Amino acid sequence: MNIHSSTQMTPPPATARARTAPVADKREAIMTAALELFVERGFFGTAVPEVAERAHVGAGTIYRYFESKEALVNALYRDQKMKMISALLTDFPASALAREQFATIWGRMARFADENPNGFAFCELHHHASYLDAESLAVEQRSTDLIINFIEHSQRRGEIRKAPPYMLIGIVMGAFIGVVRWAREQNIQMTPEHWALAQQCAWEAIRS
Amino acid sequence: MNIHSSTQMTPPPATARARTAPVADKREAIMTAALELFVERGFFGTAVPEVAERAHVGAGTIYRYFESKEALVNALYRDQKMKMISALLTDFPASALAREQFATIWGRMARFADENPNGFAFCELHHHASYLDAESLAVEQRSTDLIINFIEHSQRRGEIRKAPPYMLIGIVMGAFIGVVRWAREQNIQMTPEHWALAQQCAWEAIRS
Amino acid sequence: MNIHSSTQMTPPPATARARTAPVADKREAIMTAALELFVERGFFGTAVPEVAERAHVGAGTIYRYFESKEALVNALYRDQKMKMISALLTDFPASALAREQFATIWGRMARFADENPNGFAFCELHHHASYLDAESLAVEQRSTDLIINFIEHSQRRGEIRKAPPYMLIGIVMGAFIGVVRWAREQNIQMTPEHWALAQQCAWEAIRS
Amino acid sequence: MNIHSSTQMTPPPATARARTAPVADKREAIMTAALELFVERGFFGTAVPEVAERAHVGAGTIYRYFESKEALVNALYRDQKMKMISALLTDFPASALAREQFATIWGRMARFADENPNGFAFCELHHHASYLDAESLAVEQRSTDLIINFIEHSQRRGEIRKAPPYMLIGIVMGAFIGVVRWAREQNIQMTPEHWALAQQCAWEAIRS
DNA sequence: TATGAATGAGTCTTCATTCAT
DNA sequence: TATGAATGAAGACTCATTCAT
Repeated sequence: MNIHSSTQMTPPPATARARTAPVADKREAIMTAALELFVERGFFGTAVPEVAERAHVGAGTIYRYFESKEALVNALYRDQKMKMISALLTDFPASALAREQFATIWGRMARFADENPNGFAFCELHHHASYLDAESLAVEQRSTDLIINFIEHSQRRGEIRKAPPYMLIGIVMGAFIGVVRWAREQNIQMTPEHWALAQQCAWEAIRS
Repeated sequence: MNIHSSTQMTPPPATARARTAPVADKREAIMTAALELFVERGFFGTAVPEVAERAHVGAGTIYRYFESKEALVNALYRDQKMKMISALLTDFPASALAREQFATIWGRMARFADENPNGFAFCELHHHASYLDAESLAVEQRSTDLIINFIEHSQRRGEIRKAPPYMLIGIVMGAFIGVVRWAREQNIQMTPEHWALAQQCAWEAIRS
Repeated sequence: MNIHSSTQMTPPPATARARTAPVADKREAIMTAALELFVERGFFGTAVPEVAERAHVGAGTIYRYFESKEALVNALYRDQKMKMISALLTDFPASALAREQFATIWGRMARFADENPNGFAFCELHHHASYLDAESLAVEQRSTDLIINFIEHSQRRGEIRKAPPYMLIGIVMGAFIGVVRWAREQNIQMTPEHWALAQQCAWEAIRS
Repeated sequence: MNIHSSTQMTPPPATARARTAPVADKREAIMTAALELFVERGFFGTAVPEVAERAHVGAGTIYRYFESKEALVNALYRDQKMKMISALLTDFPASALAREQFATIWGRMARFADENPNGFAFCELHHHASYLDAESLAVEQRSTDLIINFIEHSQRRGEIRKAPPYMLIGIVMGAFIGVVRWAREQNIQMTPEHWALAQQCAWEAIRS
C-alpha cells in the first residue's frame, strides 16, 4: 500500500510523453470501460478481465494504473464527483438571488446528467458504501457541502424555508435523483421542459 | 425447480408445531440475517455462509428453505414490498382530499421506514435490477401503481399539479428516500416533527 | 466399524417379528430402490435421500440397515451375485456333456438377465472397482470360479479348446455381456431364439 | 459457450511456440491426468482438483482449456475414439477375405489396447451415457458403423454367419473387452500368442 | 512497458451422515 | 424403532491478482 493516495498512481513516468498521449490514453480507456461496466453490471458483477477487454488492454495492465479493483472504483467515483463539483462551481453566480442560484445548480446538474449519464448513474444510482474509501467519502462530503452552503446562506436570507439543511439536501437531491431514475426506467429522454418542470417542483419544496 | 413460487418453500410442515415455533424460526432467522447483510454489503458482496453464520444455522440449512441465493433475495424483496403495500392500503381514506391522502401515504411510509429501517433500506436504497425475478418486479409495479393511482386521481380533481405522473412519483419518492438516506448518513433519528416538515416540503413540490 | 461383516447388519432384533414382516420389508424396499437408482444414475449420481424417498422410508432409516452408502452398494452387489450363483448352481447337471452344461449355464444366465434386468445390469454393466470391498470381490471371485471349474473340467475332457481358462471366461462372459448391452442399447427384447443363436456363437468360440 | 466444439478450446495461440511446447503441454498434461483418474475412479468419483494436482497445474487452469468437467470428459472420449477409428482405418485391406479383414481389425484393436491401455479402458470398460454429449455419441456411432459395415458386407459374401449384425458386434466386441478385462484383472501382459488365440476364438463365434 | 497465462482462495451449492424427537 | 431437519465437508467453478516473458 502506498502511503499517499494509493489510488492515484499516476501512470508510469512516461519519459517520452506527449505526442499521441499513449500512456494517459490507457488510463482513460480503462476508466471509461470500467464506468460503463460498473453501471451496467455493478461493481461485484464486473470482472477485471472484462474491463481490460473493453478497454483493449491486457488484464495485467490495469494493475499498472490501479492498485486493485477497489482502487479503480474509488478513482472512478472521485473522478466523477470532482467533475460534478467543477461543473457546479464554475462561474457560480455568488451574489444572485436564491431562486436564481437554485436554478443554476439544478440546471448544471441536469446538464451533467444529460451529458454524462453513466457518470451520474454511477455516482448516484448505486450504493457504494462497502468499498468506498475515506478519501472518496471526503470528496462526496465536499460535493454535499457545496449545496449545504447554498442552503444555509439562503436560509439566513429568508429565501429558503427553515429546516435542517441536511434534510433539505436530501429532499432536493432525492427529487433530482428520483427524476433521473424515472426517466431511465421509463426510457424517456429528458427535455428542457421536463427539467424546468422538475426544477419548479423542487424549488416549491424548499422555498420559504 | 418448484413449479409454484419456488422461493416460498414453506418449511417442512412441522405437524407438531407449537411453543416456540422451532421451525419457522429458522426461516425467519435466515431472512433477518440476510436482510441485514444485504443492506450492509449488498447482494453480491454478501456470501451465503456469512448469512448462515449470522443466522446461527449451517450453510446447508439455508438451502432447505430457499432454492438459491437469488431465491432468498427475491423472497426478501417481495416480503418487504408486500408489507409496505399492506401498510399503505389498510383503511385508506379513499374519499378524503388529496392533501389528506398524501399525508396518510407519507405518514405510513414514514412509520414503515421507522419501524423497519432495514426493510426499507433494502427495498429502496439499493438497486436490484439484475437478480430480481419477474414476480418481484410485478410486486414492485403494484406498489408503484398504488401511488400512480393517487396522483392521477388527484390531478383530475385539480389538487395536484399537471405533470407526468411518473415524474411526480420520482420527485416524491425520491424526496422521501433522500430524507431517509440523510437521516441514516447523519445518524439522526427521525422525529414526528421531522417527518411532518419533510411531508410539507414534498406536498409543496406537487400541489397544484 | 463392526468387526464382522459390517455391511450385513441384520435388521434390529425385531422382538415381535413375523406377522407382516414389517422389518425385513424395509431392508428389501431400500435395496430395491437403490438397485433401480444405481442402474439408472450410477453410484455417485444417486443421493441417499433419493433412495430413501423411492423406498418410502426416512433418510435416517437407511442407516439403521446399512452403515454407509458404500456398505449399501456392497450389500447390493453381493446380494445380486449370490442370486446369480444360486441360479447357476441349483441342480446343475454335473455329469452331462460340456455342450449341455454350457447350454445350461448360458440359459440360466439368460433367464437371470431376463427376469432381473436391473440386477444383471448393476453387476455387469457398471464398473464398481473403486467402492467394492474385499468381501464383495471375494463373492465375485466365487462366481468366476464356478465357470472356471466348468472350463477346466471340460478342457481336461477335451471338449473345450486349450487356452488360459481366464481368457475363455473373458470371452464367454464378455460375449454374454456384449449381447445384453446390444439389446439394451438397441432397445430390443431378447427372444429365446436370440439367446439360442448367441449361445451357439459363444459355444463355437470355445469348443475344441 | 463457444459456438464450435466448445470442448476443443485450443490453448491460447502461443505465437512464440517452439522448444518444449510449453503451452500445449499443459492441455496434454490435464488430459493425461484426467484419463488416468477417470479410469481409476470413474467420472463422478474424480474431483477436478485431483485432476489438477496430478497434472501439476492449478485447479483454475483446467478451466482455461476446458469449459467444464463435462467438456473435459467429452474431449477425452472423442480423442480416444478418433485415435481408435484412425488406427482401424489406415490402409484397411478393403478387398481381402473376411477372415483376413477380421484379423486386421482384431490385431489393430489389440495393438491400440496394448499401447494405450488407459484410453481403451476409458472408452470401453466404463459407462458413459449420462455425460457424453451428442457429438461424442456421434463419434461412438461412427466407430460402431465401421464394424457393422464389415459384418454386413461379409454376411452378404457368406463368410459370416446370419445373425443380427448388432448382436454379432456385441459378441465380438464383448469378447474383446472381456479378454482385456481378464488381462487387467489378472494383471497379465497380453502376448501376441494370447491375442492370436483370442482372435481365433472370436472368429469361430461368428464365421459361417 | 505491456501482456495474459496461471493460480488458488473463495463462491455457491450438494449430500452423506447424525441425532433429537 | 423410525424419522427427517440440520449440518459441514467437499465439489465445481470464478476471478482478482501475479509474474515470466
